Amino acid sequence: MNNKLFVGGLSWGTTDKELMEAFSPYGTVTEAKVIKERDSGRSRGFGFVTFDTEAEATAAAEALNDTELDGRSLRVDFAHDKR
DNA sequence: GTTGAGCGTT
Repeated sequence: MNNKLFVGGLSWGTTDKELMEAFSPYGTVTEAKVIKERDSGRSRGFGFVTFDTEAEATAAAEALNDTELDGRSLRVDFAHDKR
């Protein structure tokens, strides 16, 4: 499953809904979430977006990578199984 | 009330 996308460079106020709104038009988003502090709930500034297919994920990554969202430079790439 | 490369939780 290579449809997981790592999304970084998000603003502190950006949420999972914003990611969904930004990645939905590029394909079917099965999972869109912004990672936040588990203890305080503050945004970590990055998130994960999973598409229905790898082709959609690639298209979205190439489309939104190095672009701008919420006033911040977006950094989209394929997610790893943990670094 | 802060920060700015990275890779999550159920």
